[in-house]
Amino acid sequence: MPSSPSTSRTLFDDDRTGIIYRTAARIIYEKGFDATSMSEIAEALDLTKPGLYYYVKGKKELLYSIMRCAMNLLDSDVVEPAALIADPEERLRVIIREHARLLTNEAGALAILIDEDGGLSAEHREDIAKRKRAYFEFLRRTLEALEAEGRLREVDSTVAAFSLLGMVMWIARWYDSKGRLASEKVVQDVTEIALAGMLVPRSKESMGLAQVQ
Amino acid sequence: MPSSPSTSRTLFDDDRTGIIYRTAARIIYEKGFDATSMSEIAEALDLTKPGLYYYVKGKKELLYSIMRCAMNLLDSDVVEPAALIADPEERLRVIIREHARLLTNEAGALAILIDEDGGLSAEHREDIAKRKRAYFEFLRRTLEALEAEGRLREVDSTVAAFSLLGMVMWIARWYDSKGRLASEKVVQDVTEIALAGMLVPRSKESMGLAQVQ
DNA sequence: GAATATTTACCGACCGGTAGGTAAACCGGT
DNA sequence: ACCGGTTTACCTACCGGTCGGTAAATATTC
Repeated sequence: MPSSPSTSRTLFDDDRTGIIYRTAARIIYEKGFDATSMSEIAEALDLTKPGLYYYVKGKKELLYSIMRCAMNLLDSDVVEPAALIADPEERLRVIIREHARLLTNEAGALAILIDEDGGLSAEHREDIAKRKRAYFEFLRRTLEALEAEGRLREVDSTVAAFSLLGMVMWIARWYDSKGRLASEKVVQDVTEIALAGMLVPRSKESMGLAQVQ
Repeated sequence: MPSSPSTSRTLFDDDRTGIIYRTAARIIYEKGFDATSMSEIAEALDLTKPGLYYYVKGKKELLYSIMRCAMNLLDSDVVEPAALIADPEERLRVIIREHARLLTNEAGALAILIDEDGGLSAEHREDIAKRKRAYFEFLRRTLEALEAEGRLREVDSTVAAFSLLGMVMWIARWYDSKGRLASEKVVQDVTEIALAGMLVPRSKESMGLAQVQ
């Protein structure tokens, strides 16, 4: 069995399994999990079906591995940097910005996380769900910290967290890297909309550089 | 052949086909289109597969019919009322509010519209895509009207429209009618967040009752 | 109003096709 | 000679969809 079939150091390794995960993620993202056959994935890798099965244990395992990699990516690129920031407003901004940035770049793998969890076995699904929940709670706690300082609007923190998540996750569905909009413009705008939707408007005293129109 | 296999007057009729569409929509929404077999749908209706095929022409046709009904619902409950409103801010509020309200009620059928369009034939998919696009453009034009009056933040109207859509559509994924949050509270909060995210803050002159913390 | 004809609403059995998955043979490098 | 990597050939299971048939309701004729 080659290298590490499931540990995946940081995100996608550069070895064969890494390439397999990435390719599979792209195809599954484009066509949907059920609609994608193992033969198709194998063909895209210049392999036959059993050739692919040499590297992966099964279709569900493959999906699970991809999802774990995606969650790792989310943790390392979004949660870890954000967790270092004390100020809740600034932390929120980093979460939104980095998550959005991630989605405009490595859309395929990340987007699978959104849907396609029906393809997992019960235990695997619970595992992924737990990690998703952890991310959600991280976001929600940030909003509650904001609330404690009177800087969050008068909305339920759960509703607010889901609204943010929806706005950001949705990017994967519509953003086209070859389209009119530059990825950084999208990230900027979404971040601004999200922050403005959450924060209670600062009445007069403008500290630091305000978002000028 | 029974009544109207595809015309569907306003939304879901109360006849047999209506019940079939609703049931099928719920199951397909829960399990995904590909993962749902016609036998399962039939079983849920206390029918055998051929019994179900007496009412529907095929699996794809069934999905298409459900989607058309869902789009009709969106048009009649969201677009039509909103189209009557001249003021762009008020119109935007109605769009968000009514769309959110629809999702907290008849989630199953509406949510299918989001994903699952891969199950359609090329022509059917194009037809649904066209109607979706029309809705999106309706939303975007509203934002541009807002922009023309200097009431929209300095963001791209396309990005803004997608962000709104994501936030609202996402409700179908997380809202549980049997959960802690009352549907109207969710609708209210999402509407507030969405509006606040779009509108440039009114500097001084506060008209009407402002949202006080 | 009884007998007949026709439609409605459905079922059991089955077919063609395809997908996930496997066993065993094969091959190239060291 | 061996072992990582790959292929050919195949099995089983299931799914969409059809065919022939049928019990009950409905319409039609006399």
